[in-house]
Amino acid sequence: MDQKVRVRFAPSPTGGLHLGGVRTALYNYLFARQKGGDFILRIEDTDQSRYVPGAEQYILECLKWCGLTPDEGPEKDGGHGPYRQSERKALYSKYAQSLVEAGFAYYAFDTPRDLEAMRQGMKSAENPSPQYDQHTRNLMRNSLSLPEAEVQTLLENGTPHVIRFLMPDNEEVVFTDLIRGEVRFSTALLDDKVLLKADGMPTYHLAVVVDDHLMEISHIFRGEEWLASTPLHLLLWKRLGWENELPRWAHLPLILKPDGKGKLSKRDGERLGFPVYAMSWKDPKSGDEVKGFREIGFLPEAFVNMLALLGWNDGTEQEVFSLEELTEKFSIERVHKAGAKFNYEKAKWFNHEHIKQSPAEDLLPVFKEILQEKDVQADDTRLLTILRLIKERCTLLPDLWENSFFFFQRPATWDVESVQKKWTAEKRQFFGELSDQFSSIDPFTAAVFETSFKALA
RNA sequence: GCCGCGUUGGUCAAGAGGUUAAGACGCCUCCCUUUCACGGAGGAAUCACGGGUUCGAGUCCCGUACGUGGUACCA
Repeated sequence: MDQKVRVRFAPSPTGGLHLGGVRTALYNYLFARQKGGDFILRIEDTDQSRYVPGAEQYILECLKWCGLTPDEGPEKDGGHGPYRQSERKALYSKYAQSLVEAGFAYYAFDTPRDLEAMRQGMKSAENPSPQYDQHTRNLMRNSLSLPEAEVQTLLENGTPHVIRFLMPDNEEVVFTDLIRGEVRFSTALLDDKVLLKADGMPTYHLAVVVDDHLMEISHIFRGEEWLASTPLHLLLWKRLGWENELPRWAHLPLILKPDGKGKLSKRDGERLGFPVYAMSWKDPKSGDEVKGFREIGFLPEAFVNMLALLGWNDGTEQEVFSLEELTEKFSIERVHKAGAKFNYEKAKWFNHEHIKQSPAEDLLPVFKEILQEKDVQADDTRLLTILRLIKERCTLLPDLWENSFFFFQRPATWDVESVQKKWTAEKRQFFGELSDQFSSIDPFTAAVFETSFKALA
């Protein structure tokens, strides 16, 4: 029997949900849906110093807006909760302790200053970032280097300490990444990562492994920035005795800056004039607000479609997909290995296509929302007619208004249907009449009006 | 520095030894249009470099270069 597919999206509540984050959630979601599995949301808030109030709620809203509602999460218990790591704090130390007892981890009493001193002291041109590893751990204050009695005393006195993983001296760790194939690392180059922090909170490394196991996660799809720490995670799975329940890993390529180099960041959006967050995010500390794709006028289906195609395609020429189609056609093996530069023009093209393809009925609610802001009233029949005329010329949702406002400025005695009839009947003559009626409106608007009806005639 | 991952037009990309190397975005030209758009028809533009292997390499191997990630009591 194959294990049930269970995947998770595990963001840190540190700010707005960025393009890359949404795409990670999306790939997880698509895979879960396609395999009849579960999609779980887990909040990774183990770093209290980086916690941002409101971020969790924001993440949830983003997922909902995108149509990627989790099957389990802080809002919906699926029997594997709690789904916030801060609420699972008590769980982790047990596992860390068991690793110490088994000789796979040890206590370390070094202060941040000690660590800094070691790094500064050992730093050289050949080794600019010395690690806490087999070469240095005996120089530090830990339960490996200190006499047992002293360790006991330190522990009993409540001396602040962490638990570090004891990285084997020279083992080869090999695993198969679903996207990259076989990847191998030598533990000789890896360091003794902190597992449990002095405040009793686990680090990411301990928490993911414990939680993924407890939550029975079968597949881990996450950003490429985690590839290098996968050997540690794999070792942890084994040392914790879960070797027979290993998940499958797939490391997703990064989304890069359109120009220059590096990962796409919030700054790039501001600099280049496009959103990087799914929805507007207001930093509670600075009060700065950054607009998101939703507020700029993207349809969630288009946003998700665009994201899906950034690093994946189904091998055909099709580019416009609904969420349902994506669910059906997605395959993790076809995800690219290389990072992709984000292209805002192409993103807008996706939105344009989705607006064009949407039935007027689907666009009606958004349209009415926009009209309400403009304080314009009209009955649905007329609105639908207008939508059918203008939607194909709209790229962003606000264009719905830009391309229709003149309909609401015409004399009240005119209705779309009769104007249309008139136009079809006596094209030329009508236009002259139209011009007179619209003498107060700028020529461009009048012309758009004309073209629109002509398209229909 | 070290380790990992990657490299097809400006961008997203198809391609899994033999192709005129798809398609899309953007750009340019033309058509449609009494103006803007939409739409239509064309066009320019690519296999990072160097060695192999092979009758034959974008596709396989090895180097180099470049990019990118990691190297935290952050995730």
